[in-house]
Amino acid sequence: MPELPEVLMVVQGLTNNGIIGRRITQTTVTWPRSAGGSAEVFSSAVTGRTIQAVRRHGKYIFIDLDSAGNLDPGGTIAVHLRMSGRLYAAPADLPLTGYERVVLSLDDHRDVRFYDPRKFGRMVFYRDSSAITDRLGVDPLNDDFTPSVLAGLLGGRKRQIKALLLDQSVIAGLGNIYTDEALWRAGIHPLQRSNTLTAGKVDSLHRAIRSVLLQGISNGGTRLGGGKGNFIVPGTTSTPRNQNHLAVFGRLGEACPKCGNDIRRIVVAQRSTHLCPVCQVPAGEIQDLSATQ
DNA sequence: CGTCGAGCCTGAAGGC
DNA sequence: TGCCTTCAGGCTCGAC
Repeated sequence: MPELPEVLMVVQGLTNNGIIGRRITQTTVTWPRSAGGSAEVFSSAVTGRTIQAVRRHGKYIFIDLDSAGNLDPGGTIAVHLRMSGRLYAAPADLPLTGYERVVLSLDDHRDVRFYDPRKFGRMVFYRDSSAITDRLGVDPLNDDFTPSVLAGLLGGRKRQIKALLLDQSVIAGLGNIYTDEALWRAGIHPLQRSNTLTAGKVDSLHRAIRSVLLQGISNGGTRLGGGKGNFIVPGTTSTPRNQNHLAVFGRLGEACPKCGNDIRRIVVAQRSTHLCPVCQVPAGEIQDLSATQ
């Protein structure tokens, strides 16, 4: 689930459910690692505080908390969903599934639940969100993500373009799905070196990144591995539909929507990568295309 | 500086 | 049907 559009939906869901202004009356941690290592440290840091805002940068969600006294500076809960995490508000009497790693009980008989089967995600208290955001690159939906900024990020390095787009310290929010979709839209081969893109291609890539993200949002996010037996998240209202609108990701062997050629799969930056070998023509110096199937 | 492999975890899917 | 293997939307650390 979780790349930028999906994280945005989570933030909107929590905000629309009215958790802002609610006080955390109790904290339950069933997997300490999910809460940063110590259930006690996390619980004592957040219990009693009031939620002031919910926001995000890239794939990180921040639940901002008020100060707990005159000498207390407040803080924020930084949430990263990683592979399988979900974050949502639910009635306190809704039965637990057994996969809730952290539960924040609110003062209106509801919970904020951090549900995460694979335990990769994190929900950690920080005094200041800059501890996280200092290490993150530009958010691609922010106004400061311009074509010239992108050109600067790409031109200074000679990395495989896909590896660079996945690097959260460069651009924060793109994951495997939206990266593949953006590169396809821009007609760029995932292995092309970042500093070999023409100005026109950089502009195309900028537009493609924005448009795949906006499309994902307007389609309610992307869900893969859906189908029977898929777990239902309590409290979820919107249905992700963007998986039905992907051009290349997960479509090995299907026809490219532009040219009709077979979609292929290669491995880039140790990640499964889907592309159209006709529309995404290799340009410049590309290493090792032998992995192409 | 850039790439690679391992590790963190569990459930689903595919092969036999 | 059941067992075993492989794979997965992410990120970090250490090695080369």
